[in-house]
Amino acid sequence: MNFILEATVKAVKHLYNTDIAAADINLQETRKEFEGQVTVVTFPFTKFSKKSPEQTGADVGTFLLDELVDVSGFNVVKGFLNISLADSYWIKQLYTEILPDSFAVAEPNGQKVMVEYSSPNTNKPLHLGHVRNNLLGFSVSEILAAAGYEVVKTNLVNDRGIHICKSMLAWQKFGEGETPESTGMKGDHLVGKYYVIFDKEYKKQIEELKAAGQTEDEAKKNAPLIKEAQSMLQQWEAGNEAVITLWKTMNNWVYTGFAETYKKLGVSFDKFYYESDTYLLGKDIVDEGLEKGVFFKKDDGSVWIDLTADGLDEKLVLRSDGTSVYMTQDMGTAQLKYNDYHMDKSIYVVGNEQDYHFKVLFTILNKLGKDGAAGLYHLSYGMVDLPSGKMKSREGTVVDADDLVNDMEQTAKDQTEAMGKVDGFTDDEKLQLYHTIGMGALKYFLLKVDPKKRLLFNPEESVDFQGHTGPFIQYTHARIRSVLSRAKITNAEITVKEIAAEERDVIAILTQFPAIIQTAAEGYSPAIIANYVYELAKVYNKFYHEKSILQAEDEEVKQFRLQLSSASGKVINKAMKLLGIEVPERM
RNA sequence: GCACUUGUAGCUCAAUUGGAUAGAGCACCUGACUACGGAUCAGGAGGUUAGGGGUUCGACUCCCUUCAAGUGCACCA
Repeated sequence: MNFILEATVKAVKHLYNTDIAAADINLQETRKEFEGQVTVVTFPFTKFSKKSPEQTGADVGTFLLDELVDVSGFNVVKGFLNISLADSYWIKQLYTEILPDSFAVAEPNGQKVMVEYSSPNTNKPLHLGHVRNNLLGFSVSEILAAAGYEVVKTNLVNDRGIHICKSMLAWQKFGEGETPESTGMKGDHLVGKYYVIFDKEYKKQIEELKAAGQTEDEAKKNAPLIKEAQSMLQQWEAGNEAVITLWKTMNNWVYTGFAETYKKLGVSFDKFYYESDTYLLGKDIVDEGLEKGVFFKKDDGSVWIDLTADGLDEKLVLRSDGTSVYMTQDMGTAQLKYNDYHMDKSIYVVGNEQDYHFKVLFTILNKLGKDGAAGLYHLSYGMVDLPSGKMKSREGTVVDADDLVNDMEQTAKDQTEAMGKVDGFTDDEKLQLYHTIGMGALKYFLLKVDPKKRLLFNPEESVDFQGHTGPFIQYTHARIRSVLSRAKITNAEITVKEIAAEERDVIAILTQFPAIIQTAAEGYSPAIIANYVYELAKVYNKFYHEKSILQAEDEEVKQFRLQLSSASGKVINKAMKLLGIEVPERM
């Protein structure tokens, strides 16, 4: 629609002798209830036109009508100039823009972006919260790649610390040599089981100590189990061979389990970082900060940064005993990542409970003048709540990721069978189909919502398969494929003279796709893609319902509609891919 | 207590970043060519955009204020 903007700039210059920038013009889709397809908001022009909004709109509209062959008419409602574009324009769009393979393939923009997501702890299996994280991270990566970025997907695995020692210790004490092989349990679930056991036994000890007269705080500190776990962590840091071996064994169980879950979720990574490698980093940055005077040292030797001028607090960056804290590590890891990839942007997909941490981290890196600091972004997302309240791994009130995937597949199976739509599928194809539909429903459900908002998930109510859902869009695609399979389609350009409103609407929404990708990339928002592809499916369905394709008036019209359908199917497929969702040929 | 985020139809979400009469889906009601695939389409009903004030041609959007919910304020990660 740039040509409208350019012509409007020209119109304003010609009519009112005023220079305006094309970017300042408010161009929007015309609302359904009015005639036209694009609308220029002309209120802002009244400042220099010195005329009423209506008159100003009419002036500009007349100019555009004279100037542009593709403009077939206009009307003015208040300060809104609604422009109708000729059928020939839309037909041309279909053949020159949408149908070519180059459609919505962005030129590489020469920028590199890193997306860090997932970042699990290795002491328990993934749950619904991680699912949101993984789907968001993967989808944002796909969107950025489609917008022209070179994308590096990374996973920073939190593989060390007291929480893993808890699982290790409980396994040592109560595990009786259980392994994933001996129990048939997924490795991450087995390790998670011992994390829960630790917590149960630990609580028992706390109660005993309290009964013996200790306060809650004392009991928590003095319980033998927690002391053992702490000493195990110290042994790990000291490099104790037995501890390290156990740690490696159990971590490997977890990794095998995670790999399976990642595969089911359809997410992947280009690079793994491990905290066991990075937890000591960052101390040289502390030195650097002290030299530059960004940090200061207190009498006890601890190092701090004063961010009160930035509306934040004083923050510790190094303990008095010289060991690192979370912030130290993250500064170091940020440096490591930058050294490895020299990316222009770095996105952290992390829950909103860490908003403050990342605000501080980014402020520090900027103050230190670090390369790439300007490109840091925290993609913060809300928690997933259950009707019963928060999910807590230790108390077992979580929606497990693997269970969830299985449930979704089961629901997809039930629904599909109830509709009797499995004729002609082999058993393998059925399983594949249930997976595609179930995951389509789940992914769409989680991604259509603005990441910032917290999400309520009710496991009692199955995720919908009708209406504003993934399967609705998948169904639209399957139906398009079905029609296309019943006719021979030519590649030739068809010379239809005029098109129906339903056809024009489909073309109009298709032309928006490249711009939608850019907007979604700028806002790191899969929800924008999700809502777009839903609109597209709806507009297509309306066309499909109103106009017969295979029984069209004549062969030309039939071919035109087939090509329009083919283009719609491709864009649906592509858009859904950006969400990490597959679309089936049949369902 | 302080800081950040959120609050839109009974429920789940939109609203082109300040534009038109605030739109969809679910649920509820009514209809659709003897199905190019009905997981569809058309229609009805449902709103003081949490409350109040302000800014302007124009506010769900920006500012102030009150309320509600969530999260964060460790020499934990």
